[in-house]
Amino acid sequence: MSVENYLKAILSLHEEGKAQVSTNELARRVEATPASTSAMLRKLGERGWVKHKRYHGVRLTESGHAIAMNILRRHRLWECFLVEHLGFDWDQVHDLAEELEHVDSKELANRLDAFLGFPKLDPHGDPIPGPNGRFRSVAARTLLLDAPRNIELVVVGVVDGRDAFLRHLGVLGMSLGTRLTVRTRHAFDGSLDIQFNDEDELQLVSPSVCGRLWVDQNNPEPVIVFPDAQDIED
Amino acid sequence: MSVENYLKAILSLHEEGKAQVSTNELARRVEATPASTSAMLRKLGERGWVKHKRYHGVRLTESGHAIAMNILRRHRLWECFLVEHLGFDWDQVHDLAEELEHVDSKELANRLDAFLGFPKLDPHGDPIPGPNGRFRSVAARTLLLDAPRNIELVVVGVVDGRDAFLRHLGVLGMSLGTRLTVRTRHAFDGSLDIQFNDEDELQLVSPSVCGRLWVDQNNPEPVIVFPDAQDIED
DNA sequence: AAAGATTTTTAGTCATGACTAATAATAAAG
DNA sequence: CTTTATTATTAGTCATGACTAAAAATCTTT
Repeated sequence: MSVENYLKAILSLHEEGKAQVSTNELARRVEATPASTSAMLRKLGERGWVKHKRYHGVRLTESGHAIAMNILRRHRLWECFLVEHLGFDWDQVHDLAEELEHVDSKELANRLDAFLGFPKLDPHGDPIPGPNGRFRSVAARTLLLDAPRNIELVVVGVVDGRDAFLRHLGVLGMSLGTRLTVRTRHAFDGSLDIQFNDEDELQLVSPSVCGRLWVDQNNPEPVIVFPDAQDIED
Repeated sequence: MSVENYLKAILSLHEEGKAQVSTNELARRVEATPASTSAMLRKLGERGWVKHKRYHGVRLTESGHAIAMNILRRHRLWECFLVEHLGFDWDQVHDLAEELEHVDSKELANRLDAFLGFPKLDPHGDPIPGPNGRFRSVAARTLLLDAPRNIELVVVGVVDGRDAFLRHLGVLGMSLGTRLTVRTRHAFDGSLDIQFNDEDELQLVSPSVCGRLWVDQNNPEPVIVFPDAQDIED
């Protein structure tokens, strides 16, 4: 169970764009000391769920990724259930889902999924992995304003072709084909924190711009690829 | 979490009529060795959840009983959900409910309860404790055939007043006012294992008899009373 | 009431997963 | 290029909850 929490945390850091996860950052995420985290990483490595080169961070292997995606799937399905059927607010459900997700049953997840009508997004707008451990393809061509978080998107069109808008896009460094990922959605004004390509810095984009851009899912496969290198070297 | 399992097991043994639970029997129930069980009983005693006199068995205190009833409540609510909404068979849900029950949230249990329509019985016919930790009063005057298990009932009437039937009741040792508890329901023919008063032996009663007897819940309070004796003595 | 059988408890280990304190490796700065 | 700061790892503990083997208490027989 603790193992699952670590795998899930590593996945979420991968999803935030970090291909290599540092011990300290992971420790912060799971709310443990770096020492505990270090010990856990050794174990995860031994079990083949992460590649861990000492002092150089960690990365999920394919099998570790599959496990983590499964937990994420269960987490987000439960969040849907709690909000849609039990009437919780979307900001109350995280901790409960955190516990429910550890009930490990494919059958349960699949039936819950069906019961919920195979949702693609959870109440926070995060995509829900399907039974195969991959994110479901999102409807083609959504407005950037309505797009899910943490999925790589590509700009495929503009609603408003006026020169002024297109020039403004140029200033933002965007054009057709620009790859980007929604990281944060600011509820009060609808503006978004956007990550471009694989840059690290986030950029705030106004809702008026987001409402005029068509985007599509760039890649239905997990963003992180696993060259599955050699064994752990020291 | 392991603690919860022990408390729940002690409760279920109490419900089966054992006012005092032996270490061996408890060990069998939780699938642990008597040694492990002994250690756990010491801890449960220290925390005030059981009265444990060495070599003389164990009994829930009021606070322990409340905790166990809460777990039982969550267990049975989840079983309802799994069967009624996710389409599981009633004989598949126990193990899943066993895990879900440990998600400890009053709010969650209450909302689930409401979502299910405040059911009185779980899919196995066992009564579901309400938010106050007591079994809900069962509808007055049900046929014994339809009565819930593990609740003390009292015979309040007969459907068929013919001499032959009344004589047969006499042979079985039953009459108006007889206190009894349904322990097992045999699905294939509808016959019941009945425990009379506080006798230990079960008696098989045919469905034709059960279908002609009106029963009512004898006592809405928990069956086991806690004189809450002195501290643990050696 | 003593002998043997049964039940229960203690003693001693082990695995998991957390922690602190101390050490080692890498990265940054002078 | 060496010192310092940061980051990561090891070493040593602790709590939980399981186990086996051995000892103690209770129950059953005779």
